[in-house]
Amino acid sequence: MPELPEIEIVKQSLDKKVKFEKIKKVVVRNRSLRFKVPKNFESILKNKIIKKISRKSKYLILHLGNICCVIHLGMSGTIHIINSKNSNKHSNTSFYGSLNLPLKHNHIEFFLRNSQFVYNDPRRFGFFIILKKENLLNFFKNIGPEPLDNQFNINYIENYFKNKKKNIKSFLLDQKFVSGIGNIYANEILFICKINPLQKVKYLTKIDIKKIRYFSKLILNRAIKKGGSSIKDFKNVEGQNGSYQNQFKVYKRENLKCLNKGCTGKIKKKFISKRSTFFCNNCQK
DNA sequence: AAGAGGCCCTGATAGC
DNA sequence: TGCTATCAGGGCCTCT
Repeated sequence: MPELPEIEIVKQSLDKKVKFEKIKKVVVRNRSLRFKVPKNFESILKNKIIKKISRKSKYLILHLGNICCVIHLGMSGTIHIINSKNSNKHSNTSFYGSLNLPLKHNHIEFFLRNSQFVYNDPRRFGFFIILKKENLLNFFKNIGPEPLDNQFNINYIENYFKNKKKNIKSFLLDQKFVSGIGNIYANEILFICKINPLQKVKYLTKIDIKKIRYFSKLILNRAIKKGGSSIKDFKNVEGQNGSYQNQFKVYKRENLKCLNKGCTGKIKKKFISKRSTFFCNNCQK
């Protein structure tokens, strides 16, 4: 699912639903996530209290006192909080069973006081890692600033682009350069900037760089306001969709009319570094 | 150091 | 209906 806005939505709902809860029991049904869930995972987490929930780019962090649990949702991970008292509540979608949960791929489950925290991930590209609190900074040492951080400023971007040969689309997806943007938002950001995704970064002007900084932040904040984007898998912890997908200007709009006023162009699709890229080759010169 | 490519995995969809 | 191929919101690893 997960780009920064979607993870932020999850973080906000976890804040409301599981903050200060004690993990009374841990069940791991499938240890083969991106990183193997260790044998002692359950015993380490048992009886820990979720003191704080935070987010760093596309990662969620459960702060559990002297340790923390870093969670990444990969491509298809979702977190569901189900209320034990309402567990008989009926759901009307075929995807969800009577517990308002997906029927398959519920790999990790935390039993809390009156609810359950369930991690579902069909493709298993996500992970749960336990770290000592003091190792958290080191874990993120190769992750660049978020578009929402002040460090993601004109100087930083200009310096980073010096002597680089790749195109701008690849850099927006490069988490060392800027973290939190994924394929959907990279497409949308470049469209609103009117910058061609294939443009080599060393040829970008200062104005281009200012636009990239400004619109990266704007698009992500807009998406957060809309509850994120739901393409296939993304749901918030209550199983509801976000709505930013209704505002997409280019993503999955191949062959459709460009939405910029006065532009008669059509949206094109191209693969850049094996990722589908959508753009108007009339506006995005 | 920077960049290209392979790979991890399941499921939805398209085409025959 | 059923097969096969392709693609999907990510990122790690290896090789050059």
